[in-house]
Amino acid sequence: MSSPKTTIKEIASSLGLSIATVSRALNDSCEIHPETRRRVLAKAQELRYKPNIQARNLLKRRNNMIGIVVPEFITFFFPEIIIGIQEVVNKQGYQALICQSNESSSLERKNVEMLEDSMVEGLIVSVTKDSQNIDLYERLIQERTPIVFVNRVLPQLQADQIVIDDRKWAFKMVEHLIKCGYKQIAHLAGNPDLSVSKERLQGYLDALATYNIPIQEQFIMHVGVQQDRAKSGIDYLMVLKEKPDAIFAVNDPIAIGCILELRKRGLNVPKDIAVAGFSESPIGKIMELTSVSQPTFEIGRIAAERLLKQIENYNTLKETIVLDAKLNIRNSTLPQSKRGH
Amino acid sequence: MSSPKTTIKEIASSLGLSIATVSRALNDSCEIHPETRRRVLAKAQELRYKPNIQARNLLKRRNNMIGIVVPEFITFFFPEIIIGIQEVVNKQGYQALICQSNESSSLERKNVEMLEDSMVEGLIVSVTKDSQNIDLYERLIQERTPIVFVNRVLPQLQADQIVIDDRKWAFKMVEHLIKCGYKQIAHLAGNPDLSVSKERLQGYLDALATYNIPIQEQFIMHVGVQQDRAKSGIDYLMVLKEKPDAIFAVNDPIAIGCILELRKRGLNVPKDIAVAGFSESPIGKIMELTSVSQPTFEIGRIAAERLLKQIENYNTLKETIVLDAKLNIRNSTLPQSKRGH
DNA sequence: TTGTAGGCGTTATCAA
DNA sequence: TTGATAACGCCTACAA
Repeated sequence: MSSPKTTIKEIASSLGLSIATVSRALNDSCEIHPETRRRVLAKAQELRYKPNIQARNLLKRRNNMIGIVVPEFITFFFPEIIIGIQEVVNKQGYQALICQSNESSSLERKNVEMLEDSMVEGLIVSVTKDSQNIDLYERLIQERTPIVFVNRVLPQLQADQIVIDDRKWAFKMVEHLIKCGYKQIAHLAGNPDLSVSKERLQGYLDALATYNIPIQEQFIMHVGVQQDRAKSGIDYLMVLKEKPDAIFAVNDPIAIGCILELRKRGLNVPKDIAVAGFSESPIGKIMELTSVSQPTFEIGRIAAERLLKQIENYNTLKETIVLDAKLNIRNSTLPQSKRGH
Repeated sequence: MSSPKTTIKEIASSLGLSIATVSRALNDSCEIHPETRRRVLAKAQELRYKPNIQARNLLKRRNNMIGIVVPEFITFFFPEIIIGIQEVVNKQGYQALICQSNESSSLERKNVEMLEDSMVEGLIVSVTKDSQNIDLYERLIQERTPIVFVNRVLPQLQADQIVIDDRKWAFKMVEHLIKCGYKQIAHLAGNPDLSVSKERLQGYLDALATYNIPIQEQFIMHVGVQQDRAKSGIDYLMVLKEKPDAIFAVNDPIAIGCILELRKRGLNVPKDIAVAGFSESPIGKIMELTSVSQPTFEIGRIAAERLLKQIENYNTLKETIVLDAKLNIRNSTLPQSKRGH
């Protein structure tokens, strides 16, 4: 790091050898005398030699770095994905540069460009809530940059995408609410351009249709994905003449925001109204929130594996990999019959 | 990334110039004809030229990378510190390699060594719960590696350390409990080798002494810092003949673990027993947990600034910077008189 | 104002 | 088995 580094050149001169020989000894090539290898290794240790990977990288035209761009890493979700990624790539000698776009598409763009400048060998991306940078990713793909999208994806792109079946699990969630006896089910949806928002909304609509429940437009509102956006949803729903008896929120933060906001108004979940989330969070768990848990670590691991595969050989078929999830039923969606009304 | 990169050499030949001239144009040196600069820049754009920073780094013997090692980044605390760090270093053209040791000192060591191999220019570290790698950090400091410790520090080292006054704020917390009328205050301490554990325990002892409350050894137990470690503390405290009426936990996760564990036993916080945490977490806030909030982003920013200063000139005086914090009183430590007994 | 040439620390291809 | 040498892409004296 800071202290002047010793190079193979110094080892060579202090041993009266050529740098080529030293290099060979260090890379334990077979074409070297065992005795000289021993001397070189000893000297290297003595001089605390550390190879300069920058030089090596320059020569090999790589740097063993990948970039990760996520909307945020304050809550558990993306951190867990990142850990899954690191597990895989570190083992292969890769380091990850991790950026968060703070849900801003312009910062997302800056991050990607920074990572390009750093010459990372590939990218794993989860896009921001407004999905504004399609042109950027189209360029990267056209330039044959290895790239994998996770969770928040851009289905229109020809790229590896790692997701769960949001539509199916949203369906199951709403189906669960219906079977619990709820009839007026509202949906607080996420940002309309976000893949997961669209899918989950679709799942909600599917379920209502399947169970012959008329769709009520006024029960659907796009609020966003961040907890502080829940208030506007509650504000809206709670002044409808006909109020919902259950809310399916696009994710746990919104669901939690709802519960807190309802609490402020003296309303109890699930006594007065049921609430369901998505992408189970630790807070939600503590609050007894029914939710869908995603295999976060696995998402990360598989994304990393796909990316390494692309780096090795870009000409592999790009695919959307759909992982399994799980519906976890808790108190926030107690069946009507058990709510003690 | 993947597609063959264009180099200054190609720009030079396609323009009939020497690479030196091209280089000068690109780095807008003053000693160049405005017209040739224009031509070069145009050509560079046309050929989508991107400088190879590896080559540049090799030449300048730096790589504009720093390393960050934290015990975990699943909860909000370290992520916020990391964001603070990135804010500062990104602005200066640095990238951060972020590693988490998962509270394992051997992984911490591996991480640091990986970062050394990556030739980062400096490190920002928060050590794992058992603080086992002092020898490692002594070596780094002896080799004059720029390094800054945050939050979980090693006071015995001659290095920049960014902290809050854990002892003082623990004192204030316990003082608050005393003033609320609590008399049997237990402390669930963190791992005994951890700087923050020691300081907070000391603050607890200080407060009892100041208010002439006899210290009861059986009210102090080292449980650790992770939520699942709280159970053992409650198990222990709840079988004492004389039970505590308040618990000061080393941090929010332990406090939250306590509340959940107490809840399981049908005990209510604060009705039956008060609980206080430390390093305010979002979950704690929702659970109305009294806690001390730390200026996480600021910790990160200041750590980054100190590190950059060290990188610029290692011979600056190393110091311990103590930032301010805040005691946030909530329902979990309601005054005895208001608990409605 | 521009070109030539040397070097950053390695690896790899030749000869020796 | 070893040594000289040419890259890798860029910057920067120095010379022209």
